[in-house]
Amino acid sequence: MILFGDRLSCQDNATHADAVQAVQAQMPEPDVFYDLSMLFKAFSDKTRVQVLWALSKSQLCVCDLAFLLGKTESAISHQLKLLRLANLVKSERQGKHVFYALADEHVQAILAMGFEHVNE
Amino acid sequence: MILFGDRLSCQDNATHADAVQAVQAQMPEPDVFYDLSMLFKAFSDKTRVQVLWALSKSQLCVCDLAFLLGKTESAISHQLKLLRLANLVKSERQGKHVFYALADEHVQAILAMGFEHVNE
DNA sequence: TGAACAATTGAGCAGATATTCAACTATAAT
DNA sequence: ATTATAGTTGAATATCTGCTCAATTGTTCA
Repeated sequence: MILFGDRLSCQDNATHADAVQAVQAQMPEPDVFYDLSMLFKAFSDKTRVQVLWALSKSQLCVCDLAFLLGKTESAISHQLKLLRLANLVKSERQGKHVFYALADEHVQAILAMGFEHVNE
Repeated sequence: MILFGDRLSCQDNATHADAVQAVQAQMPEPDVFYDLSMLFKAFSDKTRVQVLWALSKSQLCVCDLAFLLGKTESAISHQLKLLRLANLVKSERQGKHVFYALADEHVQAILAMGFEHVNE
């Protein structure tokens, strides 16, 4: 398997070519990285991460979230749609209200990991 | 402490008002959520998450990363600057090359958590 | 049925963002 | 010094994104 045959740069890096080759050999499919970036993108907006945090404490309806975060219901609803499409939250209607909850425990784990990093 | 005095919506939700109040009582400062969203934003681009993954396997120079990911050195350098400003990677010049490495072990932990979720 | 509340949706807009391109700095080698 | 390689930077651009606003749907209650 030719790895560096058509390489256009780093032409004198024989010293660390092994490292590059080792990394390349382990590299997952590009789709995996796309999915991964899409997952983290769901956490990359202040409003969405607040929503996810709030739902990690209790299931809540749209107007509860709008009140808690000081946003319009429309804005929250748009973000919840993204989070639903990303399979991070699930919803259930109870009368006039639609209650949202985290889809699984991974979401909380990712949040916790982030908090740990932010708090130095 | 008046919580619902100036509430504009959810006017008949006395049943779950307790939940809302409990969540509000635990809510961190808005700055914390901003920092958290900025952290995850660094992981929210396919190129950046590939860079971080590659650096979790080995420290690499800019042209190595450009080769591995099929991008220009300029594009990689721009993204590395963002990752440096986010304190997720550190750099060190060795002759003509500038080697990059992950700043700390939290980065790898967050990546691993993400992979776990993506792989169902 | 009609009124009120809760939630969703689509269009549109202002701001953010990833990449390209060209110019530039830094180091090494001849 | 000159040349070549490695890396950075700023401007420009095309795309994306988060919110607002208005209209609409779904549910409850009178």
